[in-house]
Amino acid sequence: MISIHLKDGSQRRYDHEISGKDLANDISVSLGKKAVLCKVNGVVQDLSALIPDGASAEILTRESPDALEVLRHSSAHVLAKAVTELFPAAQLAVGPATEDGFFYDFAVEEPFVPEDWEKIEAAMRDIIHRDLPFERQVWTRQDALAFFRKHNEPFKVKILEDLEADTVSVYKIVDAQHGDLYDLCRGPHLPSTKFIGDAVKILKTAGAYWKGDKNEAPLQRVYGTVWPTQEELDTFFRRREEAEKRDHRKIGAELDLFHMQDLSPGAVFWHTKGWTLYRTLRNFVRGRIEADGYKEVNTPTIVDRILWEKSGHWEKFRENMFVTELEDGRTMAIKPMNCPCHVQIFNQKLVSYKDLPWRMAEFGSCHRYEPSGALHGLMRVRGFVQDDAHIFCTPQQIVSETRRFCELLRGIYHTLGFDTFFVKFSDRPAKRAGSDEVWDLAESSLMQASREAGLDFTLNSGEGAFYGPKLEFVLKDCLGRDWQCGTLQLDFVLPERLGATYIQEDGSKAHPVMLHRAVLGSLERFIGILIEHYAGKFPTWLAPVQVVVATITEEANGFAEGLLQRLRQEGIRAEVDVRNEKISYKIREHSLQKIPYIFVVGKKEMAEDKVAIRQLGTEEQQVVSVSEAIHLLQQDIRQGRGNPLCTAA
RNA sequence: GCCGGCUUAGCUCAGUUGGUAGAGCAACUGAUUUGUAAUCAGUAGGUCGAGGGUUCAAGUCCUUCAGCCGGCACCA
Repeated sequence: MISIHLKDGSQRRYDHEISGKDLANDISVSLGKKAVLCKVNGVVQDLSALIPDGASAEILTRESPDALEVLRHSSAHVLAKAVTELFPAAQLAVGPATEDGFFYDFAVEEPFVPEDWEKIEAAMRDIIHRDLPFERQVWTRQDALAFFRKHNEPFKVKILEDLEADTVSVYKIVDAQHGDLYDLCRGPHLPSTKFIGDAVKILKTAGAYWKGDKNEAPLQRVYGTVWPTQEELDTFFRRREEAEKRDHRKIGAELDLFHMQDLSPGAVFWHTKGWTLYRTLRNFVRGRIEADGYKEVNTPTIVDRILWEKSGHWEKFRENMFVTELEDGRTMAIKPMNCPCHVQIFNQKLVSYKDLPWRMAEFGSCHRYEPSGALHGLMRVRGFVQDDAHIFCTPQQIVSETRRFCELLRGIYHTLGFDTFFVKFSDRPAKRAGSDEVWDLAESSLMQASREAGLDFTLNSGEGAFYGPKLEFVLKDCLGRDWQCGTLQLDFVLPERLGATYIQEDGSKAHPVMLHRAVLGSLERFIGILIEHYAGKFPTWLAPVQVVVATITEEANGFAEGLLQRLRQEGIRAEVDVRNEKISYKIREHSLQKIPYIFVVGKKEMAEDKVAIRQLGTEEQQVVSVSEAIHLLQQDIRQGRGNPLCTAA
C-alpha cells in the first residue's frame, strides 16, 4: 500500500505494487499530463521505475527544481542522438548534466567546428519535436557487453568492464525512423524528448580526454545548456553577458589599471592606477595581520635548488619552476613559494616553546611556470604575490590558531565586500609526503580545529597538498560565481624535512607544526576578482582615484589647483581636470572612469569657497563648503567597505 | 601541454572570387570659455602578430612559430 501526494494537494492510494506505467496514466489524468517524474523517498525517479511498497512518492513536473538535473541529463542523451545521426561514426563516451547545462563526449574522426554546432542544435530540436520516448530497460551486464561490442561503442564497453553489478539499466530513445539510441545510464530520464522543450542551446565544443587522462583517447566535448523555460534561458544568457561586461581584462584596460603582453606571458605590467589599487589592498591586509600578531619578513627570490630538493618541491614541481644555471655550476630556482624560506628564518635561532605561535608573514613574490593553456588574465599568472604566512606552533595550538585565522579571514572578506563564503576540506592526495600515521594525525587535527572554529565544510577528497590536508575558502561574488581564495594548510612534514625544531618545556627538542595560510591567495588574482565583483566601481577607500576636481571655465583653474593641494594634504587620492572642455564632457569621461566623486567648480563655487559634489551613480549634486566636502569624502573612505553601486545583474 | 578558434591604426571593427588597406572612437592642431554623461573643423596615424612558401601579384592561399580567447589537463 503506497500513497502518492500530488502537487495539487490531493492524495492517491494504491493497495498493490504498481509500476511507473500505472503511475504515469494515473498522474496524466490528475495533472493534465504534466507529470514527468516522481520523487520516491526523496529520490527522483522516472515514471518507468517501480515504486516499492510503503514508499512516499511525489509527482514532479519538468519545471520542478528537482527535475532540472534530469532535464539536462536527458538533453545530453538527445545530444548524443543528434551527433550519431549527423556523424554515424561517432562513438559515445559519457554525457552528464553540469551546473548550468550538460555535455557529451564523443570520439570522432574530425574535431567539431563552429558550423557543426548549428547542425547539432538543429538536429536536437528535430529530435525533441519528434517526441521520441525514453524507455528504461534492465539488461544483464553480459548482454550489455555483447550489445555495445557489437555496435562498436568501446567506451561503453570499458564502463561495463569496470562495473561489478550483474544487471545494468539501459535507456533507449525509441526512434523507428532513424534508429534507436541505446545508452548505458543510471537514469532517470524524462518520459520523452518533447519534455525537454525549446529552451536548449549548443554553446561550444572543446577537446577532452577519456577519464580526463591525456594518455587516454582524445575526445570532443560538446557543451549545451537547457532550461525549463525560455525566460530562464534568457536569464542565463543575460548573466553571461553581464559577466562579460565585468571581465577584469576589459575593465583593466578601460580604467588603465594594467596590461599584459607577449614579452612576458602571464606577468602583469601594473600601471599607476592599478598599482595604487594593489598597494591599497596590500596595505589594508598588512594592517589587519599586524594587528593580529603577525610579523612580516621578506625572503630571496632566487634560491639554490638544494632547498627545493629538501622541501620536496623539486621532485614534484620541477617542471613548473623557473630555473637558472649559474656560471659556477650552481642551479638556482626562482621561488615558487615562500614556506622553505620562512623555515630558514625560523632555523636561524634557537626557538623556545614560549616563542610559539610564531606568525611569520610575507607578501611573497613567487613565480611558477604555469602551462601556457592555464594562463588567464590576472586570474592565473606566472608571476604573483601571495599574502602568505606560516604559523609555527605546537600541536596544542592548532585549534586556537585555526579559529583565529577564520576570524581574520571573515573580517577581511567582509571589508572587501564579500559576506558569503564556503569551505572545502581537502584530505590526503595519492602522491604525498609523510607517513600514514602523520596524515591520520594531521587530518583529524584539522578536522577537529575546523569543527571548533564553527566552520561548515564540504569534503574535497584527495585534493590536499602533498605535505598536508587543507581548508579552502571559496567566496561568492555578486554574480554568484565562486572564487577560491583563502587557504589554511596543516603541515607536519616540512618542518621535519627542513630541520625546524623548538625547545619544549622539558628541555627536549620537537618539530613545530606549520600552518600555511593565505587570505587573498594571490594579490593579482584577488584584484581580478575585485574588479569583476565591483565591475570597476570600487568603494571609495579602494578607488585608485577617489575624486576629480573638474573646472567649468578657465577662471576657476587656480581655485581648483588649490583645492587639489588641500585634498592631497588630507591624504585623499585626487586629480584635477582643467582641460578646455565642456563640463558635461568631463563628467562623462570621469564617470566612465568610475571615479567615485567629481568636485565641480565654476564661478559660483569659487566666489563662495564651495564645491558642487557629484557622486558616481547619482545625478544629483550637492553644493557644500570645501571643508564639508572633505569631511564627507573622508567619512566615506573611513566607512571602508560597502558599495551600493555593486548590484547583481 | 592538448583540442578548436582568433591576431588588420592606441581601442572596437570592416576589407568581396588573391589586384599592394578603410570607418568610428581616441590622439594631435586650431577655433570655442563652456553649469553636470560626447562642441566644431582640420591633421596625422598601418612591414595587416613573426618567419618561410605558392603566385606576375598575398591582409586574403599553404606552412612553422608566438601570443591571446573558449574548454580540457594542471594548480605547492
